[in-house]
Amino acid sequence: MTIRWLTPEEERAWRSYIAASWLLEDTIDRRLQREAGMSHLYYSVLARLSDAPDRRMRMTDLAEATRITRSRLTYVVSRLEKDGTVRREGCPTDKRGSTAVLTDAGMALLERAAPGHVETVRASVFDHLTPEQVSQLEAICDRITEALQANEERSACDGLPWRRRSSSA
Amino acid sequence: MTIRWLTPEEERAWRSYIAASWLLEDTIDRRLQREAGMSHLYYSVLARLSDAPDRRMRMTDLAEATRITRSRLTYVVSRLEKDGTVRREGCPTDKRGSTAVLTDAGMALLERAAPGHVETVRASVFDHLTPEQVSQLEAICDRITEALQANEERSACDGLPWRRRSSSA
DNA sequence: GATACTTGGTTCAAGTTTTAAACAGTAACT
DNA sequence: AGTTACTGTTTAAAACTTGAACCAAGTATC
Repeated sequence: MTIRWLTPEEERAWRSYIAASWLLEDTIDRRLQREAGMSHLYYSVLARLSDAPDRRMRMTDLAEATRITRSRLTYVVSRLEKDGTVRREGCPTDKRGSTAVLTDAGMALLERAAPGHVETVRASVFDHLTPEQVSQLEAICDRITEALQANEERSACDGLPWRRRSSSA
Repeated sequence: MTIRWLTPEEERAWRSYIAASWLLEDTIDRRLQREAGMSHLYYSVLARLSDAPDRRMRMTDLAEATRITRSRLTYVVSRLEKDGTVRREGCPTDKRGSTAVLTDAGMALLERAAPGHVETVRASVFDHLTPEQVSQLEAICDRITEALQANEERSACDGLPWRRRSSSA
């Protein structure tokens, strides 16, 4: 089959999207670096933990949730541990396992950094969108995520290390 | 002033957006890595060059266009030069200057990788959106970019190395 | 036309991140 | 018991990023 190139409208939308998403990610990173001393990825690991029951998660689950390799997560968590925002604990039910726990200091940092972070998101995004656009954005992004996840199923274990069924604490 | 948190709708949209954009960037990166041997950033530098008149750009302009520091661009272009996709040339009118030129090999690589790249973008995004959604996406992203650029003006030279007026070939 | 100031771009060294391939220990299955 | 699969870490190498220092060339000032 011959290549289906983007239509002019799609092309414009795509360029818009790339420009915005890179610029936005950059802005967020810079602000978090300044105010929390870490990149968006690291911050999101803390944030994910703060959402988890008891603020703790098994490493593999955390890796899957944040969509990074276990190896990479080991590195990230080590750094966070050095910062004192995360602590590791063994897993009672599975002696191989280890559990990342958000410390009080980690929670405090999150709380200290959250206002600035939200402010960035507001000032960059939501302050300039109508309520309709907000729900449009959600719908569009959900379609994209769906598509990508379906795609992942299909090409499962095709180079993605973290394909696995879930387990729990 | 007290913090204006995100409304539940905004919160949902934001999570959707982050999930989609990270997943998408990841997917694109992986595919380009496989088929072009480079990340999205590097690819986009080549792509930007291919759009430029005569397929050449001054380093500073290229840095500004791709929104990275000159230092970082020097590194990127060195790597691309090693790959043979870019060549450096001195600038006749300004002897300090250097110009990055997309080589034929670079153009060939771009042409070889483009179909797969477009296919990723299609399969991840546009095949699942209505024409209305495509234009909504564009509108939304344009608002975001506007906001971020306005914001940049305000905090100009506040840690951003690449603030500068344009120059040309 | 010498002095300073700015700009374009690179270099350098240090630090951070990412990757992939082992690995050790434990669990699970037969 | 013996394999097989899983968890998470280690390791070594590579890739990337940063910021400061730097040089050379342009620009302005007097």
